[in-house]
Amino acid sequence: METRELRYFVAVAEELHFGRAARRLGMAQPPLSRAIQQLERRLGATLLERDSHGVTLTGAGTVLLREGRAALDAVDAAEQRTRRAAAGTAGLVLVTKAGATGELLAKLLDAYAAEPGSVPVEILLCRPGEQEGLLRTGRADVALLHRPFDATSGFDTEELGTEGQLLLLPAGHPGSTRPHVLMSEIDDLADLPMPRWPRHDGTYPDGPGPEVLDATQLFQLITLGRIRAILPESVRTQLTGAIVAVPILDAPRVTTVIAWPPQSRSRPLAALIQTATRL
Amino acid sequence: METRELRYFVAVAEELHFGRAARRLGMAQPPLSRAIQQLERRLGATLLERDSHGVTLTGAGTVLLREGRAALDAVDAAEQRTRRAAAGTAGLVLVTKAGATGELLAKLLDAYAAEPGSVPVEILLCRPGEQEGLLRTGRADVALLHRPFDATSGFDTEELGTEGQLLLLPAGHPGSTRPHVLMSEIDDLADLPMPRWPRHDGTYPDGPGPEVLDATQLFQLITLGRIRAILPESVRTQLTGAIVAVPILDAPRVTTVIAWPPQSRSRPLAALIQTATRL
DNA sequence: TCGCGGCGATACCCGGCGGGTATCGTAGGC
DNA sequence: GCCTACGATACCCGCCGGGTATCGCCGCGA
Repeated sequence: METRELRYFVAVAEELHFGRAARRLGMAQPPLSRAIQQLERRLGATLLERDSHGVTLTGAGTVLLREGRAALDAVDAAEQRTRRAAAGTAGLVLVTKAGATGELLAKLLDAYAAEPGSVPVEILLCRPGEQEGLLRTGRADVALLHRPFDATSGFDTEELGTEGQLLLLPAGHPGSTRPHVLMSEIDDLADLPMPRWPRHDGTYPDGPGPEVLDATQLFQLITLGRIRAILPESVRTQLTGAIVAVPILDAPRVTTVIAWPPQSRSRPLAALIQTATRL
Repeated sequence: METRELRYFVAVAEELHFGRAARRLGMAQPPLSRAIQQLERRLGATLLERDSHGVTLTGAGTVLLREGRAALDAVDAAEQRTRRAAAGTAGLVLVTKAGATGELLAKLLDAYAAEPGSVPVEILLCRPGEQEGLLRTGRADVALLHRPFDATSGFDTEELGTEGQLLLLPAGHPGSTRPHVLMSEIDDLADLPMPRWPRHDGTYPDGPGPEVLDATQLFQLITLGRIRAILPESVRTQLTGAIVAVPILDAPRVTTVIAWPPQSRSRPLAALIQTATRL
């Protein structure tokens, strides 16, 4: 199977429409149809059920969509990592969510920089959920992730620490005077909605509450009294007077992990990981 | 990058010889040279240093060899899993080392078969070290691996149990009357060599001791009084009277884990894993 | 009921590229 | 100094991936 065929199939499987997929791929529809047919013939499998207006995935098609995406990511990663290796950029690229792990990250970078033989570390800040893709496609060498929010599946990881979570309320909210709360009390205490975060594919789940993309938007909406939120304790350093944080005694603990692609233990990466685990 | 280019590069990088690589790929040498040049131009990277008699990998080339193999495995896996999904083979393929985990495997299969909605499980027995590749290339859905012997990097795993290790000696060997031994005593006790297992690439490390491919060969060589060996306790069930097993009190414990490719939690697979963890 | 619009499939054509053979340039080695 | 082994270059050809035009089918609305 060629990556070209895989790209074509993934496009069609995502659009469920040959015309749109062809436009997305910058080509005409007929060769795309033919390429998919050829792929199906070679695999000996029907991947798509063509109804006269529209297309649906078969079971085999669903498998190939998932596996094909992973394979394309791996090919992409090979290319990116080779490019970076050739550019002689000796540095590491560390990706983390903007706004999270501020203090831990600072400590890690300081400690690593003090190590003999350490290399420059470029920091890549991204939106929640984007880290995984950056790591899988070779744009980054290592990531700080937060279980259970971020998926660590497929990476090698080391735990760096855990923390509790806080209920964030607008200042002046009735619940904001409480010294602490329990998960079961939250719904009664604050009738504000929770924000909705995007899924991995960029769409949002249904429900009440505004859509948010990052921590800045979230803080602003809390400040405006439109939502409540539950976040790890380490956000405390970023809070202003307009937001009150109430510890949640029984919230699931959040584990910060350092994650890297399997089989990619370069010397600088290994040193960074070792430094991190010693913190 | 196309998989064709990757396959070409991997062949050349492994052979370090354009002619041999071309023969292996079933093509002539000139188009191969050209393809590699083109790949280098597109990546903007020198992958190979061409000395007049032979070829060596550059840093970027080393990266692309490692990453490219992983990417090719992923593409291969996508193809295999799609084929199997299309064939309507509802069953799971479980791979494990021939001779290992006999009892645990039997218990697992029995327990899973008793679950409602379980599917047939095909057992694939292979030589040590081969499981990883079968799992990565989609020939198998799930594997039983033994840490620290097998690499689990890149898979999701659950631990199933640990066991100690035994020193295996030919019956009648002076050390075979001992009730137990310590690691530090073994060299003095038995001057027989250890066998040499193949590395992942199929070559053998240097040193004394005969080369072995599987447990059968190993047992035969012990019986013949040519080697000693250290193996997990569960081999006991396979031993004949010609081999004596002495517990090693301080041997590193061997952990049996069930491993599966990340992001591939089909319903039957999830059920099998859950059954395994409950054992 | 018929015409129209939207969809994927088919028919047919063309250019580029992947593959072949023949040959060259160069560097060891006897 | 010539031979040999290796990768690079030159040149050619056929196929295949891409294009345009068109068909067949179905659902829908007048």
